[in-house]
Amino acid sequence: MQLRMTSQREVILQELRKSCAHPTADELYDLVKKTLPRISLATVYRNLEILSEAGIISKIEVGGRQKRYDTEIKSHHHIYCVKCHRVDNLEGYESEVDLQEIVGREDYEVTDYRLDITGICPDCEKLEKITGGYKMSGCGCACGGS
Amino acid sequence: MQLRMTSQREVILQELRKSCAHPTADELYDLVKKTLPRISLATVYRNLEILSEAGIISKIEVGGRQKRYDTEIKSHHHIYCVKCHRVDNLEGYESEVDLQEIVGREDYEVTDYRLDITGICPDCEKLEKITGGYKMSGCGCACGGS
DNA sequence: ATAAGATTAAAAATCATTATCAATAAGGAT
DNA sequence: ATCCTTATTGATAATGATTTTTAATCTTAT
Repeated sequence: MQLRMTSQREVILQELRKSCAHPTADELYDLVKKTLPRISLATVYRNLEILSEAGIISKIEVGGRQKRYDTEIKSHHHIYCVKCHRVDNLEGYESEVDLQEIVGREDYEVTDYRLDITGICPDCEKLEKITGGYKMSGCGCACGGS
Repeated sequence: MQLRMTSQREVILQELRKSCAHPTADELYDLVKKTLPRISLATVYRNLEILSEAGIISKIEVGGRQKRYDTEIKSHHHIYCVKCHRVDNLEGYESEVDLQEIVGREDYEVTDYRLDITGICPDCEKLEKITGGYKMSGCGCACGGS
């Protein structure tokens, strides 16, 4: 059963590819609505699930909140801002995790691993220095504040 | 303001300490109800949050589903079963992540990091070999199927 | 064209968690 | 012990993210 490319699926994928951030389903919904104003949020969720299931995109689950989506399917790690909840890639960082060592020790069949770093992103930190406190939302960065 | 130990708080903490798994709030609720049948689920959530805030227990957010709780507050890593959703500790495994290296590269102020391994736990794998498929719930392990 | 099947929009349902709020329980001062 | 203040509780409602349902619409093969 091969994946049929409907117009909504196409636009969702396009918008995801255009985004430098790792948008959430509802952020993507807002973007897609510009092209397809009648689209439903459920359709966005459904198609993100289908595309993710098909291995075309990947799902990022971090910080116990909204899932984020990524067109990069090659396994890589993320750094997550505890203040604005933005997620950045940890490019260039190649963890030297010995999976076999863990498999042997835990008796688990390891399918994947992920290094999740949490911290405060440069924009939030800058803001903190100025205001000395939290801001309400958005990050002021070029990525659209996600 | 020091933490007052109410009876419900006490029992929640006791049950969490007794458990070898990393129970969820509702699993803990079921355990605590045996001693305090009139306790509310909201009280369990509230106290888990308070205890976690006070640094007495820690909260585990993995797999984008229910949070789990742990009496071990020393930073350590987890391995998560994608089938039965149980969470085990990665004891003995000390990752050699150079946080400074990452800080320098990403300009993030790193507060924490976590190595999350996903896989199939020995019990689920055994079951898979026998039945050739998925099981509905629970793990058959001594930990109470969490 | 037509039937079979997939996909959609909209709405309702679900699931985990948090907030609200009146009632109760602790502590401390008198 | 009694009163006063504040914290905590249980019950329930509300929330936010996501999934399911349903009836309508669109595709594709025949």
